[in-house]
Amino acid sequence: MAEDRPDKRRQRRAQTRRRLLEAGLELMGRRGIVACKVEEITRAAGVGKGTFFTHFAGKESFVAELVGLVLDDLARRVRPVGLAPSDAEARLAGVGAVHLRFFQLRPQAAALLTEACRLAGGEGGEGIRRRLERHVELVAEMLAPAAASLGWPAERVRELALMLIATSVGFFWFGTPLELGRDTPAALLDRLGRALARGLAGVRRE
Amino acid sequence: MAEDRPDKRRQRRAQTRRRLLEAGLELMGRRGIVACKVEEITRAAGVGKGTFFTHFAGKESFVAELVGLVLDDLARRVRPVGLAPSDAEARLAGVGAVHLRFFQLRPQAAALLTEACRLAGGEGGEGIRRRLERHVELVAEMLAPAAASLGWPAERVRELALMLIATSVGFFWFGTPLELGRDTPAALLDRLGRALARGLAGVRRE
Amino acid sequence: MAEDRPDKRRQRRAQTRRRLLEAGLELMGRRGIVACKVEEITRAAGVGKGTFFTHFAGKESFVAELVGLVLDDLARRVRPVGLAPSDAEARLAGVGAVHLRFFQLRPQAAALLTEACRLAGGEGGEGIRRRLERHVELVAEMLAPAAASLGWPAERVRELALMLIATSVGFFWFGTPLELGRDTPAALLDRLGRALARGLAGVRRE
Amino acid sequence: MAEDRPDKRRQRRAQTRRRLLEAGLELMGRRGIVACKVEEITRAAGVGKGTFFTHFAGKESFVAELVGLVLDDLARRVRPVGLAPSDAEARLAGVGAVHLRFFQLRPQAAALLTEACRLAGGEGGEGIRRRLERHVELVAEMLAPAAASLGWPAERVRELALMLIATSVGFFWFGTPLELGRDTPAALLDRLGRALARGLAGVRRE
DNA sequence: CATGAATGAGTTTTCATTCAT
DNA sequence: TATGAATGAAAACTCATTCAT
Repeated sequence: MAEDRPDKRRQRRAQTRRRLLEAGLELMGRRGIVACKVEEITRAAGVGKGTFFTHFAGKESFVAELVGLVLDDLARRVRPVGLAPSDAEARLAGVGAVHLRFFQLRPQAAALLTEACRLAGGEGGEGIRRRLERHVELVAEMLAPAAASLGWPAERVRELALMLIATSVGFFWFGTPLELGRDTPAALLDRLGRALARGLAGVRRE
Repeated sequence: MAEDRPDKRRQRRAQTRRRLLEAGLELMGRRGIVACKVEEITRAAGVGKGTFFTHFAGKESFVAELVGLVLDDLARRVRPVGLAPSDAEARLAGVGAVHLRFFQLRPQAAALLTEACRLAGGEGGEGIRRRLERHVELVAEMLAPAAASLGWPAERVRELALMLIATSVGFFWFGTPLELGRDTPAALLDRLGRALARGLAGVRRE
Repeated sequence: MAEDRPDKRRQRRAQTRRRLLEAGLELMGRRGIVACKVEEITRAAGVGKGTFFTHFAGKESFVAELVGLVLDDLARRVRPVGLAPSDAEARLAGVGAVHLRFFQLRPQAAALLTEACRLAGGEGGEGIRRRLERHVELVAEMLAPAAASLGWPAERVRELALMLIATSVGFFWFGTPLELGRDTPAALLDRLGRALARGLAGVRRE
Repeated sequence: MAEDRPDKRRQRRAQTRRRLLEAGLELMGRRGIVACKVEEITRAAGVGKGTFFTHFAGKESFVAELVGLVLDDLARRVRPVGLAPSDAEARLAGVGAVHLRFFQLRPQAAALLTEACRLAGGEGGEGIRRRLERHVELVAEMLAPAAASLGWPAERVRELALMLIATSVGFFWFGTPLELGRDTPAALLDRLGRALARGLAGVRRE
């Protein structure tokens, strides 16, 4: 009823949207995309069920947006590693470490990406698929120099990138029910990241 | 009460069961555990809907059984690698390669394990969780010697194993919608496996 | 496999039939006609599921038979009361007491009749309905003299009979979940029966 | 969050609920609780199938509510009888007559109570059981004085009450398929009630 | 005749989405 | 714009009944 200025309204609306996305990431990551009902999300966000659909076209596009947010966040942390001048292995180790730490702190994000990947395959999942592809591309570009210098086919760098990403996401996805990963000390996680990097960096014809 | 041909009957029944499991693995792996309706499975297996429920307590225990079959199959291929006398790195590379090739040939298996992992977390999923744990244990035991010799904490070997498994499953899970992995030449896949192994084998305090 | 003489076979078959009916009365009375599955009955009777259908046309006709058995049993106990020379009230009291005692000892019978009454209304329930009608008729005939001498319309005696029956069945049907009736001392039950009889016997224009 | 017309909405909703309950009583009473599908009820109420489940937790709790309504209605008619100053027998006759007339006019109510009694026994049926118990208690309290003055054990008055209730419900339950009771003239029904009352009131050690 | 494997019609319940207020 | 009541498609699961052995 409050007749605020349009600015305030828009601000409120943006905040609601953010709250929905936050609640969604938390709940969908924890309980699963399918198991998590829209109503749970709106309840957690403190708004009516209908509001959800004024902000998003549907559950699927909500997930797509969530995936976008997660990968944007991740990309923001990964990119600096690529900018710092360093040798191929170090850069790779950095990318690996960033990924591992990112998902250790955000197991819901790992869960969301994993489950969203199913949607990416079906129809209507182009958005998610493209977003995933973009992230693979980003990582691939960072690995390209190293790959080139090691005789790894240039057109296959994306496989290298995929492996790195899959490893870090999968580690926490499979780790969660087994109660592994969550409490792995950061130091060990880094060693793991470096080891992985060293291995991938050393991928070469023998 | 003695049957005329109890064998024939039992044999037929066993065959039906096998057909259901095969169809289930194929369909659930391709279209997703949730998306795949029981009726689709029975139709694919050429039996009536009700038959499914005379063989399995429900969809969930069906998945649990499927997970068991997949991991049994995988374990059967992995174990020999551990028996052959070889240095830590070679053994690790072998385990990695076996996993990668296994899931490259069976992307539905990768998909099934990935999605089943969600069930493993919820209630009623103890069976699946235990089966997953057992496989991690198996791989962990094969990695133990290498880990020990490299100063990796013995009680953390399961994390090493988890990473190896997560990598190979995740690679094909995330690869599928991105159309990556499926056509990766076996040679490259082996290099990838070896690289990974070399990295993990070289995990060390620096 | 045993090639017994036809007599023995027939005897065995009759025994199986009896066992099925006994198990059916017990289980259906306790857990409800609908809730009680055919397989439970056959399991309790120690035979295969298919055997049930070689003895009865289906679940419904099985119930009909059960109703028949119960009412035959009841009628056998009621009839003597009508034969003994006695005044209207005493006879009525006797009939009431027999009914009450019968169902106190056989709450499953009360349950069965109550639920079967639903079937009696639907199509295919003519058998049950006719059997119920016959019992009402039997009791009505025993009440007729009393009614006549009291100015109760002769064509309405069946209502008197119905009330007596409904009371005794209903008492234990409703009593069971409320834990009433089962432990009511026989003496009190008799007083109740007599009271009821005296009341009904005294039905008169005032 | 404040609605424009929360009243109108709430009113509409309440009306829908009422329509569902009415349709439910009618249909379940006529065709049976189990035989009556939820969809029939919603169709009769002119709403969508899903609406049913926004109003009631499930079929069982719907029945529980229906039982509550019926017994509330009945109690409302019975209570005045207890308040009017009158001797034990007259009061008893009144209670009996009210019950009989109530169920004569509402055979579906008799049917519903009868069938609901099965649910009262199973788990999840505590609500129904408690409601039934309460009604027995109500009637028992009205019979207590009469019982006391007649030497009927005070702790057994509930059995007296149960008998009265069982009689009136059972009369119409069993009467329906036999086409008895529905057309019994009110005068006769009253005589029956009085007779019953006189009988029960006269229950005494002889 | 006895058996139990197979069957599929039938029912409850869930939940994303729509839309009147 | 926000809301929550209404919706109905969809899916798991049950169980009486059939029938090959």
